[in-house]
Amino acid sequence: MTLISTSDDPRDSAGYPRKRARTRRQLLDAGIAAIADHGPAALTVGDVAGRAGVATGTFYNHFPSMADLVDAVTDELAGGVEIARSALEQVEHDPAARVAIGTRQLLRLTRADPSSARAFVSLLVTGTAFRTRVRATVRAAIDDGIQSGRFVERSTDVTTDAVLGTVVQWMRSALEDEAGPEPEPELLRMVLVLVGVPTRQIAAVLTRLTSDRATTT
Amino acid sequence: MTLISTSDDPRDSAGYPRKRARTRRQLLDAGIAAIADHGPAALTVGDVAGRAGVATGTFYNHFPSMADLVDAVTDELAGGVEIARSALEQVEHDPAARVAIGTRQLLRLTRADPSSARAFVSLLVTGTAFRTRVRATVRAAIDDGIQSGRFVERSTDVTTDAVLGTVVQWMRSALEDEAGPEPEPELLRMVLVLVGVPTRQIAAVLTRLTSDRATTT
Amino acid sequence: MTLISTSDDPRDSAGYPRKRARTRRQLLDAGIAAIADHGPAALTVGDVAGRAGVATGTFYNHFPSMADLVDAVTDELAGGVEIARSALEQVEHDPAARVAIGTRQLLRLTRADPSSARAFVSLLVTGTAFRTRVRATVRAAIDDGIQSGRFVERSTDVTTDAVLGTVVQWMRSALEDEAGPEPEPELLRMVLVLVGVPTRQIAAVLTRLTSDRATTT
Amino acid sequence: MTLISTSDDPRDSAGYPRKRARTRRQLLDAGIAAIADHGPAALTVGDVAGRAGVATGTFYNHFPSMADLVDAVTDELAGGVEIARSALEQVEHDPAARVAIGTRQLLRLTRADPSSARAFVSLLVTGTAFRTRVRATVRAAIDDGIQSGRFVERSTDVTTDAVLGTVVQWMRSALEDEAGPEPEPELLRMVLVLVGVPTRQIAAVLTRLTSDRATTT
DNA sequence: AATGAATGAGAGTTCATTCAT
DNA sequence: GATGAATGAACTCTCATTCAT
Repeated sequence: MTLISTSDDPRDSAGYPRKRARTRRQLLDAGIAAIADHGPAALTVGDVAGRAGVATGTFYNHFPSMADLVDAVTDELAGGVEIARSALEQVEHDPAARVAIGTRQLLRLTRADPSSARAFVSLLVTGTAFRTRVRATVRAAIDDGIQSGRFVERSTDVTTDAVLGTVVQWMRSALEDEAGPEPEPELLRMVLVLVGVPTRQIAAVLTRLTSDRATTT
Repeated sequence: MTLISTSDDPRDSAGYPRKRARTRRQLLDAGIAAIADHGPAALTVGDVAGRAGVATGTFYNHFPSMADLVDAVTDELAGGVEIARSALEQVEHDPAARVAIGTRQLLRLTRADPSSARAFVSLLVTGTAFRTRVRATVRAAIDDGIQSGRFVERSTDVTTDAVLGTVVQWMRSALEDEAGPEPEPELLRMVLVLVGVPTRQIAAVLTRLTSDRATTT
Repeated sequence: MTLISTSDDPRDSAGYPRKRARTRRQLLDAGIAAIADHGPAALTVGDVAGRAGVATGTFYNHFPSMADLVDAVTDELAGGVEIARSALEQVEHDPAARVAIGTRQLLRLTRADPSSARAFVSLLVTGTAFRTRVRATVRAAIDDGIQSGRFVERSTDVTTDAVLGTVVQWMRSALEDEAGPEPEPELLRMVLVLVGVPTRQIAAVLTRLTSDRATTT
Repeated sequence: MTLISTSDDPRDSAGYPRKRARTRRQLLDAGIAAIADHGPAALTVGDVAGRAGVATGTFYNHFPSMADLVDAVTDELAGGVEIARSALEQVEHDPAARVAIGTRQLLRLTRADPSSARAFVSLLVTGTAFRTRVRATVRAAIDDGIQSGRFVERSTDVTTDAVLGTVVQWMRSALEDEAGPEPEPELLRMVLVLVGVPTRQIAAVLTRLTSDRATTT
């Protein structure tokens, strides 16, 4: 998963992992797992430190308080989304395809890394800051399509909320029901409708997507 | 607002308010207000009792624990949604119109009673039980339309998530930006598209809505 | 000991001790004892609550934090000193005798209630607020004597510090050596010299003191 | 200031500063500054090490624990007082003048090096060991005067406490009010009265002091 | 020696819950 | 029933101390 990268594994010049940086990463990962399980509001330092395999005091060598860890995770995940969008811009020129691919990345993350997906959803529904950044990214993707004339113009605010809400609710449902089906094409089609891709062009976008090596990621 | 009723004001046979029932109601209302402000996870008995104007000990004469109050509020709000749908079934025969009216009720609640709306959103994104019941209600409304042949059939699961997510995200945005515009028609149109009302019929549904006394509520 | 009263033992109209007030008093007394043992800076809530025989949480029903308990004790002890001076003014007209009696009260407190005396010394050498108030009281007593013409005028600041320091250091020495002698007359004479009572009058003041029923207190 | 020397700046045989000794000195100086600011009870290893410009681990290469640093500072300052008295004995034969000069040194220290003065006061009012040694030194100075017949005999215990208390309280007042006046002569006179120098000789002692090159130090 | 990350015991504080009045 | 003081478990945060580098 490149959408949300949590595997820096920093090493110094000699190739040995640097202790301090590694502990920080363990705490961030533990924070993501804990947010996935309890939401960002219910975290305890003891729980996060325990998951990271360090003493509670160690936590405070890296973050002044729990809120700062949550901020760091927020930043990392929101940054991951933004980076993913930038990367997509380099690779794919059709805004409609970009929306579809980005959506698909989230759907796949949900199955491939439920813990990160859970954290993603949890932050999105709870944290104002995180929602604001992700929403802005989605909105930018939609504006792209409108400006290029690819999407029919509508109230961008409403469209953005609709896309965001649709994907998040689907993720919640999928996370609750692990054995559920894979209604990927259905959802992608719906998102493309929402952003304003003309109906008759949707099939083409989706077709190209499935036959494409850009599928990767 | 009939969607979410919080004003039982119970009276005994002689017409006098009954004390115990009134205290319970005060606690429920205080709970809703507190959930609106802090979310269901951050409630404290002291806060709720204080808002209700009673001592903390009194709380426990009505609810065995904080969780039970949250359950009761959940039940009340989810029940309100279900009752609203039933009521709508009596009055309005077109499933598409019912969806539109129900959606409009939520949009109006957002402006008319932001505190209840906030509690609604908060419970929806946090509480599994609440989301399950509301989702089932939305789903039933969509199934209605499909069964009557009014809606084009699609994956109901995905459609349900899309409708729910779209409305909730719009509510969040609206609650964050009190001075925001009123994109009601835009949103209603989008919801009707999502549930599968054929495009050419949407305008008619909306037109009838605005010219109608059923508008009330 | 009326200088520092810690025995309010509040009772309600029916003659029963009131619970809340009694707990508060227990905490104050425990605070005085703890200050006597460790000084105001080293108090712990657990220690004070333990001495008072209550749970740590109970502490916070009465004081927002340790600092507030210390403030309350400071206030009570400083107030006791101020009240003692007022009371003395009613009873004794000679400013020199008032100084001598007040000093003697502190000396006797040291023997009669070492714990309170220790707290008194501890607050005086550590707490700025307490020292300021006690110093002002001492200074007022000296100014009285100067204004009445009974004391030879000198730099009041220096005199005040000298009286205060002399008494406090004597108290410290006495508290360290419980078995020590009772150099009361010697110390009283020295204090009278410091405040500026003419040498030849000192003996008279002291004589009247010992033969007097005003001795009480 | 020779009363409290903190500038050893140790060098090895070749004239180069020795690293270990220099670090130790930095820690001692940092300890004095920290005691001046917070009192000996509130020191933290991190604060002291930080002031000294070394890592916390380094602290433990020089002192087994915080208490040992405080002891070392106590020892150094108390030793400084004792050395000052010895030095004075070599230079000045009149015990009364020695008392006056010693007192004056403290008064001047208060103005010239408030930080050290604050540490001095702080240790004196808090630390039993420090007070005991300083008190013994003062007492010895007074005994000198009595044995030489220069001072009128009184209870030495009471006199010692009076001198110590007077000077310390004056220092506290002076440290609180930096802009305060310089009541040096007044205070010196009072101390000479306290130790028992006959009234008519006091002026002579003070006069000689001000006209003297022994003034230095 | 010096460094600074890790440790874990201990202190402050909050808050759900109980219970005597 | 209503009250609110008391309780104590759970949590956050600090800091002396250790130890690998």
